[in-house]
Amino acid sequence: MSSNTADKIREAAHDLIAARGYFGFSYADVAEVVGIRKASIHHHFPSKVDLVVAALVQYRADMVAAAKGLDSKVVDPLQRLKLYVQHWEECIRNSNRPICIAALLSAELPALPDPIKAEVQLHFRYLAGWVKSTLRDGAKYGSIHLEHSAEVEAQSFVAVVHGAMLSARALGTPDVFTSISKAALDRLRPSN
Amino acid sequence: MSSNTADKIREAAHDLIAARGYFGFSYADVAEVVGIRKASIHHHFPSKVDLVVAALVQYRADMVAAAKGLDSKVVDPLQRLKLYVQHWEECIRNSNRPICIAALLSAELPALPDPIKAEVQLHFRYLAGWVKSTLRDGAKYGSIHLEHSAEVEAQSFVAVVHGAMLSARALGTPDVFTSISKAALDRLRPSN
DNA sequence: GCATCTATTCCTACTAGTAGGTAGTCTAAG
DNA sequence: CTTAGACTACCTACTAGTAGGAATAGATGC
Repeated sequence: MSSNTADKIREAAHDLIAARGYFGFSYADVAEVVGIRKASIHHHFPSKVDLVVAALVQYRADMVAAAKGLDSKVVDPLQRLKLYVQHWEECIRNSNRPICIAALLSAELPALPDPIKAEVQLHFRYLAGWVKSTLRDGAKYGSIHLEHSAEVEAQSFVAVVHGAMLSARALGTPDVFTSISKAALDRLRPSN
Repeated sequence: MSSNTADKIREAAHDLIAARGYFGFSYADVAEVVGIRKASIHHHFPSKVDLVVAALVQYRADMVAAAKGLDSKVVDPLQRLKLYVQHWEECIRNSNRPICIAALLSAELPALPDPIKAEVQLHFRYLAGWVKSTLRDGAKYGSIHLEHSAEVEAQSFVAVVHGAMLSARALGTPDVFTSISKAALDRLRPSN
């Protein structure tokens, strides 16, 4: 029923946020990508805040779905984290949304409108929560060894993945993401 | 001899970049903070790119000086890294430039003018290089145990610190930076 | 079958405000 | 009497957002 123009606009916005951040793109940029006029975007998303919030809501929904998918289809929790990392590695190598938009927006956070701030926070909370429970599952399952509390290990894992995205972007080398994230996964193995 | 207005402008720019990123601040913002008119800034820094590059050059000079200071005054390499992390912890707790501007700008990198890109890259290279040689020194000194290569461990350390800055900003809790960085340092100890 | 009503979607044309940057002037100090 | 540093006044380009009209398509009444 719903036209997919709104979807196209939201996806274009996601791409542009991933490339340039909140202040780095305009309605004109979105209009050019989608192939419609600037004013038409306002019909679907009255304000820029609405558009970015919509992109973040969709982004989180996708993440939740992917996490649930991993939880139900992959037995080994360590393998789930490996697949999570692998997903980002592919995005970075293909230059396809090669960074988490919530992580990117968190950098600009103090300047962002409150509704966007709230969505970014929700993403961080959900992601850290999923990693934490996955780490706990892995400890029980026997494939993961936790040096510190699950909470601290989860926050560290999220941080190192986000930091690795920044380094890969800064240095222009996807390899640096690969080696950092491999090391982060390796460190969770009980054989150490 | 040189007026300190230029310094004030550069410092105001640094603060604003740390708060909002490259596209998130304007000459008008800088003018208001410094207490001069917009046009006067152009006298000292002809373009916004010049201003931001100057801020990054100064930022890196300060980092190099601080690193050399640590190298000469602190015997234990692990302690040097601890002090590096502590510096950022204080910045975050006092909300005083609570994020590395190079890390922040790396998020917006694809949209940044080339001269700024280059400065951001230089920062990442120098920082990773310093951490790497500090890790090697620590391994020789005996206070640091390296699980992987010094290169990978250094990149991981840089990434986790940057990621922790993002998490602290996103969640609004300095504590999360503290616990992540403590865990990162702890992991380097040979007692494990 | 055909006209009409309604809602959706996109358009052109516009607004007020802000962006970075420029031209030219005034002032004070060496 | 030149120069540095600040100013007023302005420019063009772009920002998010608005007003109102044209085209489309689906449902309804006769």
